[in-house]
Amino acid sequence: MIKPKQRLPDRKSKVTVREVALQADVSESTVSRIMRNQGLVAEATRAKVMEAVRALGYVPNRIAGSLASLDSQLVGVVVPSLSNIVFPEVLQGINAGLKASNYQSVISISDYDIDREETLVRGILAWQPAAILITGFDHTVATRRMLDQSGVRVVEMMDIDSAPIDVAVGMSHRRAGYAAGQYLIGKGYRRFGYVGHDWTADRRARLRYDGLSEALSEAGLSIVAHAIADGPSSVSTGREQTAQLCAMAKVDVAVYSNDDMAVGGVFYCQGAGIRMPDQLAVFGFNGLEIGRELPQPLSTVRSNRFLIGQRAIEAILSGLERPETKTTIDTGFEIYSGQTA
Amino acid sequence: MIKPKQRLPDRKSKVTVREVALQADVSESTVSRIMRNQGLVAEATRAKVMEAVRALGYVPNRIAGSLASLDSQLVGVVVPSLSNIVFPEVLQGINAGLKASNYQSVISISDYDIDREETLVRGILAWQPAAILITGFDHTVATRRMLDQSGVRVVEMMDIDSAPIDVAVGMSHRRAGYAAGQYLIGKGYRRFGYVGHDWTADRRARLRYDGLSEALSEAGLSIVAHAIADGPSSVSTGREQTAQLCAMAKVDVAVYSNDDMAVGGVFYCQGAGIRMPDQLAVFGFNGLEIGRELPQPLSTVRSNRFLIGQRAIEAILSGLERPETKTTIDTGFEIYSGQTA
DNA sequence: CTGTTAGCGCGTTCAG
DNA sequence: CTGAACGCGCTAACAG
Repeated sequence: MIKPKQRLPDRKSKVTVREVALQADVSESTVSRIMRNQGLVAEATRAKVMEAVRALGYVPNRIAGSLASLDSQLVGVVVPSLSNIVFPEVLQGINAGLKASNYQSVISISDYDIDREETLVRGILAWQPAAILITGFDHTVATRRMLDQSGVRVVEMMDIDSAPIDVAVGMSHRRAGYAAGQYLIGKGYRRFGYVGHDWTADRRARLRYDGLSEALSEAGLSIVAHAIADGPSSVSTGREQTAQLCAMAKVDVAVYSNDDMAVGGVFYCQGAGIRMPDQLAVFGFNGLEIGRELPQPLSTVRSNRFLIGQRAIEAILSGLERPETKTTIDTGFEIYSGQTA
Repeated sequence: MIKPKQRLPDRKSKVTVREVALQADVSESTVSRIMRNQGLVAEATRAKVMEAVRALGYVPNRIAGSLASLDSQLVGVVVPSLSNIVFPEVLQGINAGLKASNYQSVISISDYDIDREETLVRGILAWQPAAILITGFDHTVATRRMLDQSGVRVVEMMDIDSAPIDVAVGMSHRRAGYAAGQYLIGKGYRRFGYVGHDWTADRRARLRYDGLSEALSEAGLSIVAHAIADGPSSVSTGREQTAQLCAMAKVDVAVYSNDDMAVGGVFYCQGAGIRMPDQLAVFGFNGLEIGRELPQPLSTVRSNRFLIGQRAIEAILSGLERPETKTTIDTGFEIYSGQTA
């Protein structure tokens, strides 16, 4: 006695290669070949099959396809946040790089938490991606091990100040901080203040700070006042901490952990009637649009987030096997003078 | 004669349930049960298996799992852009809503192009998602048909001014525009200018404009000057178009297509020495952080993008079968007086 | 150019 | 509480 198959009740009468093959009176493999534009097929057959595909509204099941071909055409991405516009910018670059290919990106947000990142990486790896793009070098031991053993291409984005697992794409935050320090010293500033946000979460901000400190110390200078907030960076935090800084000490330049914070500083100065740069110079990091459009353009270091995403994709698309040698791609940075420092 | 299996050369000695079962000396089903915390298993067996899992670094293959269970645990998301911070904010809400569940989101960007959106939807549907979250009501006929036939839950986000395919979550942009108009008329403004960006791509901006026009016309007023740019919204476009508008006609209030544009207007006024709101009032839309932190907080309409994402997920997680009746969820909006209008 | 065969790795019965 | 059998929908290899 034959039992009717009856697993989950199908939402709709699902159409598979089978139905298409039946309708077009060809084999399943022929349908498969046509759907993937692979191999030679007679034009008449192709037309016949495509008509059946349209008639039935057939959409190939990628899950089955990936399992059979052992190739998921997926790229996993982990970024720490979406509230800071720089990460959406990186995603745009990734998106642009992927547009021409058949790859799909699967994006996860770690909230600057490396334990959560570990969970996310495990979840992504379960989808057998061709590559995984992750932010920075700061991972748990388990994450690093999983990534290493998985054998998939791994790109660590944003930072190039450490040795990558496979590929690193980004810029040297340490050197950027150093360059900023030299620039400001060259401009004649001597009493430096620093306005920042949570360092334990954002290691790159810390690297920039270290680079800045190094440049100052080489010139026999040091940072005379710090105003560092606990949470993430934001315009409001930048504004509040600038007030703090000004109450704390007399400085002639405030260096910020990033442009969001610096724009907050600019708004504080505008509100308090503090003239920039002569009463207080303001210097940011990133080169966001908002800073460029201020009545007085913000002095900052420009980084290229879009390019980082794009180069990351190029790096892995150029070869899906992980090579022996590790690669570091420097997308550079540039001091933007602006009018605030 | 038995042929050895020899498909694609595996990157690494891939570990599957089979290896774990062998190592732990149990059956594959037992391993499967344990990995999914499903069904009763003796504590001793569980411990034995988990040790093997750890030792081998086993990560279950979700692709195979999804195929077998006919359930992908995937949620597809399509947003038009990431450059406008409102969409990353929606994604954050989605992310928050998904955090507790086992679902993964697959995000695609349409670049405000409904033909591209169609391609993306087809690609996402191929992954057999449990639901698809898409932006607005403006889709191609084919997209609408695919979505409809797929049987999966569909949430149209941001807007509630049309009838949804399944669920709509957002706010009425038409009413928001109308409310803004009434507010500004109540404040005594009579000569209205409008500063906008590309309408054909951003239908919601158009709806707000229509609502505004309606309110004005009811009061016997109309918009006396328009400065509308071709491309997407941005701070720089807002700034430039404000200059245009001021050169064009004498208006006492400028209403902007959104806060990015309005902030550009504010910067223009600051630079040109135009006092807000008495010489020119400025009114935006969205309620972005940047507007709130300006020396003079921007007058605007607040919408809740995070909430939209969160509610969208709640809506589909509450029932994975598409119900007969369509649902509309209003996340509301609120006039924020600020100091610029 | 096209069909046949044999899995991909796992979840789901159902029997013990 | 555990195991065996079967199949999810598709693609790869090979034969014709």
